[in-house]
Amino acid sequence: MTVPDLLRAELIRAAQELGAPEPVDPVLERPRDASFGDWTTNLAMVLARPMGRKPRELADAIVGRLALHDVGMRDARIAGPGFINFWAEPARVTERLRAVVADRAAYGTAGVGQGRPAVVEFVSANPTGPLHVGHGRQAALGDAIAALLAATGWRVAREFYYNDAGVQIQNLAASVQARIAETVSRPAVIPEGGYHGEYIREIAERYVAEHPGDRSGADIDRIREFAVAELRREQDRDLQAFGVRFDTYYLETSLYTDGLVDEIVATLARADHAYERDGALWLRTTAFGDDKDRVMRKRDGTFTYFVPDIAYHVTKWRRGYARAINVQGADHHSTVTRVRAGLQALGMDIPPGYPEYVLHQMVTVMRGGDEVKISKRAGSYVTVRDLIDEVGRDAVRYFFLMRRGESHLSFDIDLARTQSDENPVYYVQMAHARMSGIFRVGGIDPATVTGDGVDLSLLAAPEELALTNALLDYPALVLGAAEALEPHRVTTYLHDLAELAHRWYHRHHVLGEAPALTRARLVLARATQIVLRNGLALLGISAPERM
RNA sequence: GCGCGAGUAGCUCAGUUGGAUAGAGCGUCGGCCUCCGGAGCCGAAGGUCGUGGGUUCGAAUCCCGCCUCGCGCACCA
Repeated sequence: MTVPDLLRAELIRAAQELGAPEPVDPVLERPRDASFGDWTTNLAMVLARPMGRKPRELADAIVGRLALHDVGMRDARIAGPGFINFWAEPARVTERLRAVVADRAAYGTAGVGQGRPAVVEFVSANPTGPLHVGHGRQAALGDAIAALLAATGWRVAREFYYNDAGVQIQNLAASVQARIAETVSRPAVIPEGGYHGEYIREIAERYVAEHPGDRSGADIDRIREFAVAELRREQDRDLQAFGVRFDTYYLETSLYTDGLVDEIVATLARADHAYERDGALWLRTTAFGDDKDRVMRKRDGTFTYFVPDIAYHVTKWRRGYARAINVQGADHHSTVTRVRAGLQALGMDIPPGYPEYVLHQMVTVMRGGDEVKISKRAGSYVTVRDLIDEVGRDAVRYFFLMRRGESHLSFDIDLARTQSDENPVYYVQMAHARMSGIFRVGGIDPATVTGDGVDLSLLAAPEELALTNALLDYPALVLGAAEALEPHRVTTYLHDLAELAHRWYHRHHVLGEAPALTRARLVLARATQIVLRNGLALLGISAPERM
């Protein structure tokens, strides 16, 4: 049991002895201000009303019944309206560092997922152009969320869904066809809703080169297949450059060829929530919270997009995923109700909250104080590739993960590309490089550092206790970030941790001190290195040994 | 008009699920290099948490109204 766990149990015991109503669940928090100690609880204020007592007086009674020393505390004081503040016994705190250096990469992982399967779907770009910055944010978010779930005991698959069946694909083919026509000196007429980027011209040129039999671009099916294949390859290259790997690629077209779309429509039609009107087949999504009913099958006999969407999510359920998490741009938020409504209407006992959604707001790219809106290849938008080429993969990932998904994100290229202390990603990486530097200079293999026989009570300086406390908070941080599906918490934490590490490094030396003290500090340096590396790994950012 | 999201320092944003004197980065101003790497450290200035009510011991956080911005409101995806 960790120190706060012991204290929590002791608080429960004391409160129950005083006749507190069940259940007692004391919240232990880190106080904002260090002068309020190491831990604080509002237990007395929470219990005051149900127990009919005054908060401070109740706090006094609780403290009087605590065996402080047994749970690693050296003092408890009542403050303000009824807070109970605790000061930990430093040696009991630093003692916990042994577990950090022993667990290494496993430190901060948990088993709450119990090995159950979960699927995280993200990016899922139409193969109609290079990935844009919004996809980049999504790639960083989705990959980190997947890592967080994996770290907390879920068996995670990363999935990319290809909308390779819709109207957009027809527009793509027609756009390429128009550019092919241009190569045989006919004017290009890009269709309405078509694509104007420079990359369309490139694809047209390659098509002509590789299909001498169709120089005029008459074979629209062949053009479509070629263009989709080309763009999928390009997207894959970009994702690879970003360090994102998918376990599965699911093709929308397969839902049709497998007959699943027909099956789903048939089931929905039987399920009492479907009806015919104006020659179309409708689903009564209003029965599940939608603001109006939706068409499933159009008058022309084709399906609307949300039917294959429902079918797709049925496959996730049938493939055994206990959780399905979809990372999408907030401009798709209207699909949430529809997909869930469709799954409920099927009557397959799929939970109402399935799938879960993480929606993120837009990204604006800033340079020199102005918004950047275009790129050479894509024309009307900035690509992920542009960003990666300009500021590097680590900086792009870090910047995309600095903010909550719900916040608009302003990507400052100038800041991201500075190689100085102004750049937060280097600040965190540098802390790791410094810890690594200690071992390098000392000629010590960090993997051999253990707490065995080391007197950790020698770590008594304020900077050492503050750093140790932060390191010990890491597992709870990971749990919270995973539960909330919020990777930015990890980014914020790592920045704070790096600050504590830099401060400690600056004020205290590890090598060249008295041998016992050096050994203790090596354990702290090793633990810091481990947590920085584990945290950066969750974000998909490298932890360099030197910079 | 309806739905979703966001309004916190000059700018970009955090804020531990309701806690104490609201934080960080950038920008501005001022200090620190005989040192395991200065890609670092120390300090200063900077706030009506959009706004008006409400809930309670206690609100940036929860509820209601209003204002501003973004996104979505297709038999497109």
